[in-house]
Amino acid sequence: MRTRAAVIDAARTLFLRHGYAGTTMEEIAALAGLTKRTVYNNYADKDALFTQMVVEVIAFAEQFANDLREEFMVGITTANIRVALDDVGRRLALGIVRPEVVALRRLLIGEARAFPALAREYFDRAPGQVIEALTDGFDYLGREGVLRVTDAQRAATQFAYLVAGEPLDRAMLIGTTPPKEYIIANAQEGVRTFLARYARVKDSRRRRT
Amino acid sequence: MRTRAAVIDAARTLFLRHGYAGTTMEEIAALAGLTKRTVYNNYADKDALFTQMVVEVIAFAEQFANDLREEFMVGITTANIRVALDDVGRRLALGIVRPEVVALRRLLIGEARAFPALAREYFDRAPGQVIEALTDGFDYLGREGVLRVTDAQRAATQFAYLVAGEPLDRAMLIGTTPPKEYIIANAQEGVRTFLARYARVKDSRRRRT
DNA sequence: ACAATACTTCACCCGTGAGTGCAATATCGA
DNA sequence: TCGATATTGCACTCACGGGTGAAGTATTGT
Repeated sequence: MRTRAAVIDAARTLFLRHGYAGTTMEEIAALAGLTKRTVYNNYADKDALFTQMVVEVIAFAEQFANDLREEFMVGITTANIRVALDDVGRRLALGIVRPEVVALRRLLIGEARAFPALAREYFDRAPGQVIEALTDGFDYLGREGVLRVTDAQRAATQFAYLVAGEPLDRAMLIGTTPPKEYIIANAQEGVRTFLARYARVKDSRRRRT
Repeated sequence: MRTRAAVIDAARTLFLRHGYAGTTMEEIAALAGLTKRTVYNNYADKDALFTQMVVEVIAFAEQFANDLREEFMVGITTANIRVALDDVGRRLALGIVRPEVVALRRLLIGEARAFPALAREYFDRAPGQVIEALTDGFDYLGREGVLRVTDAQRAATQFAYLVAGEPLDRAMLIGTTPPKEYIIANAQEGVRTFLARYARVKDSRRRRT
C-alpha cells in the first residue's frame, strides 16, 4: 500500500534527522501527509515503525557492498593493482562517510540499548558484507598470485579500516565529513601501506629513509 | 563538596549504563543517597549535570593518552621496534574497547545532536591525544632513523586504526568486546602491516609468494 | 552552643508525547 | 453505483519525568 511507503519515507527522514526520541509520531504523520491515526492503523507502535524503517534502510545499504564486489571482478593484475585498489579504497572511504550512512550509524549506536538486534543486523549486513566482499576479492587475488595474502579476511579488515577508519570515527563523533580530497588522499595512503605488506615482493621494495 | 562528587559518581554510573534519556534525576539522587532537591541545589538542571560529568570523564580519559606517550620514550631501537610496537598496539587496542570507553563513546554519539560540543571535546581530547602521542613517537622514531616515517601524523592514524579500528567499530555497534586474545592477535597483525610499510628497508624485506 | 548552610520532605505544576475510541467521511475496486 | 476498506478528526487517557516551593530538620564549622 502506498500509505505504508509514505509513512516509512517520512519516518526515515525524521528519525535520521532528529533521532528516535526526537521524532514524534505526529510529525511523521504530518510529513507523510497523513493522520496520526492512520499511521497507527499501519504500524502497531513507534517501535514497530522504527524497526521496519531501519530494516528497509539496511537492505538498501547492502547494495553498497554488492557494488564494491563487482569491482573485484574486473581484470585486476599485478600491473594495475595499485590503481585498482585506490579506486576501491576511494569508493569505500567516500561511501562510508556519506551523511545518510553516518546518520544511520549514529542512530543505531544511540539506540543500541533499546534495539540491540537492529544494530547487530546493521553490523552484519553493512560493514559485514563489505568486509566479506573485500575478503572474497583478496582471497581471489591471493590465489591468482597478484597479492601475497594468506588470511584474506584479516587483509580485508585491515584494508577497510586503513582506508576509512579515521574519517568514519571522526564523522561519528564530530558529525563533520572531512573534505573529499582529504578522504581520497587518506585512502590512497592507506592503500600504500596495505600494499607495502601485501603486494608481490617486487612491488613492495620501496626505497628511502 | 562531597555531595557534588556523590552526584557526579551516580550520574556517571547511570548515564553510562542507561543513556541520557534513560536516566532520571530521581534515580541519580537515589543512587547518590540524596534527594532530587539536593541534586538540583548543586546542579542547575539535567543538562548541566550531564555536561559536568562528561567533562570529568574526558579529563580522566586523557590520562590514557599520557600513559601511551610514556612508552615511546623508553629506548626503542631498530632491534626491538616490533616488540615495542606490539606492546603499544596491544595497550591501545585493549584500552579502546574497555566497556567504560565504549559506553562513553556510545553515549556521546547518541547525544551528539543534543551536545555536539561534548562529542567534539571528547574526540579532540581522547582519540586526539592518543594520535598526538603516537605522532610524536613516530616523528621521533623517524628522526632517529628507526622508522621510515615522513608524515608522522598519518602514520599514527594508520597505526591506531589498523590496530584497533575493527574491534572498536564492532564494539560500538554490537556492544560486545571480542575476546582479549583476538584483540591482541589482531593488533599484532596490524603492527606487521604497519612495519611492512614503515620499518627500515632491511626489516621490511619479507619473503614469500 | 549557635548560626549558617546543607539536606529532606512532599506535594505540586507542567509540558510532552504515545496510543486509543469512535463517528463521520472519503476512496476505490468490481 | 455500491459496498468495503482506508482515512480523517478530535477529543481523550495516561504515564512519565523535569523542575519548583516552602517549611522543617540535620550538619558543620567555629
